[in-house]
Amino acid sequence: MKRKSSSREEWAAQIEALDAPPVRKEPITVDRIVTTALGLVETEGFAALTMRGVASALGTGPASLYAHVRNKAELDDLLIGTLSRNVSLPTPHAGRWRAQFADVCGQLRDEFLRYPGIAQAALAAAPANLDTLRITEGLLAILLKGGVAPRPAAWTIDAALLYVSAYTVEASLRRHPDHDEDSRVVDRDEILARLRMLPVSRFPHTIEHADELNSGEGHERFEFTLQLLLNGL
Amino acid sequence: MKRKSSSREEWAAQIEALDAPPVRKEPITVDRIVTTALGLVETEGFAALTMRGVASALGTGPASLYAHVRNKAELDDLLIGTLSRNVSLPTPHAGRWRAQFADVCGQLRDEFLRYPGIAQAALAAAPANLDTLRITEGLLAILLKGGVAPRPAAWTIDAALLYVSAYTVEASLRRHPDHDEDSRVVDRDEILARLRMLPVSRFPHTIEHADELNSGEGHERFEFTLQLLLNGL
DNA sequence: TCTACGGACGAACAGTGTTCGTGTCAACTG
DNA sequence: CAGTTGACACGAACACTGTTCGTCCGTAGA
Repeated sequence: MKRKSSSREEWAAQIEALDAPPVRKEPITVDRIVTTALGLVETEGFAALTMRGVASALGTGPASLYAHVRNKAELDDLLIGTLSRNVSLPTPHAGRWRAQFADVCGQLRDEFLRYPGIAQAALAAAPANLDTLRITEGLLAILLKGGVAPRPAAWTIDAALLYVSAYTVEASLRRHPDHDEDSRVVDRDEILARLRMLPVSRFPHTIEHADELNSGEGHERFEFTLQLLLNGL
Repeated sequence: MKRKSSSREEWAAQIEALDAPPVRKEPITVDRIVTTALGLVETEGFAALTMRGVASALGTGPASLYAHVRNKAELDDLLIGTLSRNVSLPTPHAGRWRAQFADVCGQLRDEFLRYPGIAQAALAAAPANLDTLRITEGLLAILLKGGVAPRPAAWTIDAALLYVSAYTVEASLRRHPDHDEDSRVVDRDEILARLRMLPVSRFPHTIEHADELNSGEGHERFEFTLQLLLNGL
C-alpha cells in the first residue's frame, strides 16, 4: 500500500537523481549522529535527547541509528567524549598549578553548561573513556608538577571531576523547571522569602544567614569549592 | 463483560468480608506509597522505581497513586525527604566540628547507598525541601560552632552535599551495569589492566600511577575528599 | 433515606529505547 | 562484464514509561 502510494515520490526522487547522481542522500555516520545530538541537547536540553529526535533530525527513523551506535548509553558516552576533547590542557607549570587546575575544571564546567543536563551522562560514563582519561592525565600532570604526592593527586582529581559534574547537573536542573520565566533573580528572592518563613525555633542559623546560603554570583561558589580542595592539599 | 466474568470473585470477596468486616481493604496513603517505593528501590534500584511498579506492589493500578502524589518527581522528593529524616544531627561541639561534619555526611552517604541510585533524585530535589534543609541547618550549626565564617560555611555545606550525591550516584551506577558478576574486584583489575594498555607516549603519568588512580578501600576516598574540604577552610 | 463527594481504578494516550525482518544499493568476485 | 554478497537503511512492532479521563462505588452529611 505504502509501496504504491509513494510511487509518485519515488518518481520525483528518480528525476532529481538524474540531475545530481553523485550526492546520493548523504549516508549516516557516527559523526553526523553526534553533531546532530549535540545540537539537540544545546537547544532543547538533555531530556530532549531521544533516539527518535536524533533520527528525525537526520530525516530517518530510529532503527537507522543502531547500525552505528550500540545504545543510547553509547551515544551519551560519545557525546561526553566529544565535549572532553574540547578542553585544552596546558603544559604544567610548577608555580601556577592551582590556577591551571582550576582553569581546566572551568573549561569542562563551561562545556557541560553549554549543553544543559549532559553532565548526567558524565556521571554515568565509563571511567575507561579515552577522552576523559586524557583530562585525568592532564590534571595529574599539573598536580604532580605542583609537588603533590601521587595518591592525594589522584583522589583530588576524582573529587574535582565529580564535583564539576554535580555542579553542572544541578545548575541545569534548576533552570529547566523554571520553564521560561525570569529564572534566576525571582527564584533567588523566592527562595530567600521561603527561608524566612521557616520556624525560628528549628532553623535559627538558616534564617540568620539566609542571604549567605543564597549568595554567590556567577561561578563564585564553583571557584570557592575548587580552591577549598586545592588548599586542603 | 468484566462485570459478569468477575462476579465469582466478587462473591468470594463478599464472603470474606463476612469474616472480617473491619479490615476494609487497607486504604492507600502517602506513607504506604513511600514505604513501598523505598522497598522497591532497595531491592531493585532506582531505575526500577516506576509508578506501575509501586502500584502493582500495592495491588492496584498506576492511576490510584495520583490521588496522593502529584508527580513521580514529587514521589522522588518524598523519598529523599524520608531518607534525610533518618540522619541524626549531633549537638555541635566546638572541638570536634570536623568529625561531626564528616559523620553527618557519612550518614547521608550510607542512606543513599542503601537505596542504589536514589541520589539522582537528590540532585534534582528542590532545595526548599524541609527535610534536607534540616540537615543544612545542622551542618551550619556545626561549622559555625567550629568558628567558620557564615559564607564559607554555607558554601562548604553546599559543596559537601553535592559531593555526597555525586559520590553515591557514581557508586550505584558502577555497580548496576556489572549485572550480577563478581562486581568490584575483577572490575578493578580489569580497569587497571586497561590503563596499562594505554600508549605510554600520551598517558605517561596515568600509567605510572595506575594503581593510585584505582586505590581506595571502602570509603577512603570519600573521607579524604571531606577532610580536603574541611582543611581548606 | 437520599444525596453528594472524594478516593479507587480500568482504559487509553503519547512518548520512550530497542529489535526484527525486509528492502536496496555498492562493491567485490568469477 | 554479470552475479553474488554483505553492509547499511528503515518500516513496523514490542514492551515499557508517566500521566489523564471518565466511571464506579462506598462512605459521610442533610
